[in-house]
Amino acid sequence: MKDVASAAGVALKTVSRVVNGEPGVHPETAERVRAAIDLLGYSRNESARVLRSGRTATIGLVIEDVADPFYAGLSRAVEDVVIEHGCLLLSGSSGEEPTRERELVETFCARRVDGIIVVPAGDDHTYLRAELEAGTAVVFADRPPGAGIDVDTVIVDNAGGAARAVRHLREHGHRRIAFLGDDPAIFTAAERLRGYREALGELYDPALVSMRSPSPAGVRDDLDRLFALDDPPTALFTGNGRYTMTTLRALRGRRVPLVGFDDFELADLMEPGVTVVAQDPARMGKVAAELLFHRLRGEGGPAERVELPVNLIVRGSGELPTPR
Amino acid sequence: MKDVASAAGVALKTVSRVVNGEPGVHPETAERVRAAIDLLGYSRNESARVLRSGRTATIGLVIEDVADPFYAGLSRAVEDVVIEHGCLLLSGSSGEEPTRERELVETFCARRVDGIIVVPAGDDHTYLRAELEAGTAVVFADRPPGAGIDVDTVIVDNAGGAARAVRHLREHGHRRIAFLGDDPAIFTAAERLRGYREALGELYDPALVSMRSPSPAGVRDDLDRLFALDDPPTALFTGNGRYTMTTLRALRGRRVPLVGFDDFELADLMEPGVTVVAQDPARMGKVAAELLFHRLRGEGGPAERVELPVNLIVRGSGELPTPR
DNA sequence: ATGAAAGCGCTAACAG
DNA sequence: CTGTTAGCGCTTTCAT
Repeated sequence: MKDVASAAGVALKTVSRVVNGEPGVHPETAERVRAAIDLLGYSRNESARVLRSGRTATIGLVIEDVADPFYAGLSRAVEDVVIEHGCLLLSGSSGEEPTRERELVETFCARRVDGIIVVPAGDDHTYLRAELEAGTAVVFADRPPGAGIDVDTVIVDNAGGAARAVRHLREHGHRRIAFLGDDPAIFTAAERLRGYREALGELYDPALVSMRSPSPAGVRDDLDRLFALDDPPTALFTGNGRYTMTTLRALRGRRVPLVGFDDFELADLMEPGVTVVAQDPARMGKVAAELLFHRLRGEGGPAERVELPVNLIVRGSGELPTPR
Repeated sequence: MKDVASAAGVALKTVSRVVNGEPGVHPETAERVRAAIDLLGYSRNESARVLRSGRTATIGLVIEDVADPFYAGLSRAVEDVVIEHGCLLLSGSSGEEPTRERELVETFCARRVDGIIVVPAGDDHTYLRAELEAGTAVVFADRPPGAGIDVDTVIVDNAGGAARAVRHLREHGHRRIAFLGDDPAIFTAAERLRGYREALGELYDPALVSMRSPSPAGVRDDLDRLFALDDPPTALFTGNGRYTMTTLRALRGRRVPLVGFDDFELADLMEPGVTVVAQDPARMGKVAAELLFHRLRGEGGPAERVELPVNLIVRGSGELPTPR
């Protein structure tokens, strides 16, 4: 900047004004400065700008895993909003490990990001308190923060969606509906279990519930156990996209009535098409990012909790006749 | 840092040493400093560190679209290597727009990232020359840089993979094999066309080639045209994952012999399973990131060009009997 | 409309 | 093993 200034025959501050598009520079002077910038191939050192101004124009995003289509969709939507606001996105995958979640958040904070969007892996977020007081904007997505932390949160209607799936199967005559889902320590899994249970009412039978991380072998074992029951399930409700795919694989073509939570690519091309309760990851990302920038603009108010709707997509698997 | 220093009764530099784990601090002094850090809730200002040291400990990644499973897998692998090296990842999607690619790269450079991994959208990368001279490490992935720019590049054996697919179909008796692929302006598409053509030799017929972006309607039209030919194709070779899925959808269950480039989730559960030439996006990301850190360590030498192998996975669709 | 001076928080270089 | 000094490149504040 100093070099540009002397090349253009102005003071350093004038160059700063031109670079930042600040008013109060004579058009001709500005032109001269721009010429010098081009000539020298100058580009502003953002680190210095950040150090002085305090604004990094950077947003941090912590998710479970970018390689998961759900979070990939969410990431892309967040990224688009972030770029639109002239900021850049630092992102990291926690891999469902609370320690890693915390490390990522703290590293982002050390870099003084303006705001953070977190899909939490753990359930203790008291470590965020200092950052929140320091003015870092935080939005939780997909899952709410742990007790004692009150920040904007965007989730979907997990219980309602699960209930919708169960009602759909009941309307097709099923009374024995199994639920295969993630560990209920994960918020979304617990909520979906709640919706499943409420929609079943007195038909609820804990023997039909199996919750754990969806390994192929584990799901196979669970299905074997379920179908070996005296009163086996006539339909399945799977608790997330990965679970649905693993279950379909374990079923090896057996035509069992099934509704899955989460839509996924090619669900329509399966035979039969897979009926799902779909959520919209891109929508969730967009809403979370916009909420964040809303806060950044200082438009305060108490922490908001947005609940996004889900959507039943009927494709065939949920409407199969009861087996045997 | 100043506050921590006076709280611990030491000089600022000593705090700096402790924070950076530099040797030459008495364990007891270090302990006192750490206590002061905890007490005050101090965390180093990274922007200041960057301004002074010049190292941002940040890597930039430009891809087409995180929401595409191929790039999502690549991103995750890059991220893992980056974190392992104590760095953070700034990422952005170009959406196949050369302008956006360039903007992202330039923005990353303005932030003085230590290195950049680029999946290029355009084919003119002369704008990188200044950055390269300034010492920014750059690695291209999936596609090579345009003319005149010589940097490390990681690609897969596109032509070889396409040839492998064609040979597989020829071994199953096909002589009329259509190719549905992306616009040949995209490097990978052009290479796959080349491999297809070479493997067909005198059987090559331009009437069986259709290259454009894979819109559902476009693919439907192309298939209609191909199957209406006097001498229609008996098998299809699709040029990438998205194309394969779109084609399967357009086929509406018709059992046409098909081999696709790129593996995809649920390819094994289709009826029949989809035979593919698989590449490994995570491997590509890992190799690209490691190449980048190799450069960053100053272990020079001329620009490398790594070509990753592909892998034919036989699942049924490529071995179907010739229709009719 | 332009400029001079101060200083953001840290690390590099050099003393002691 | 510890401390002092300078200054990274910019924005802020205040002056002209």
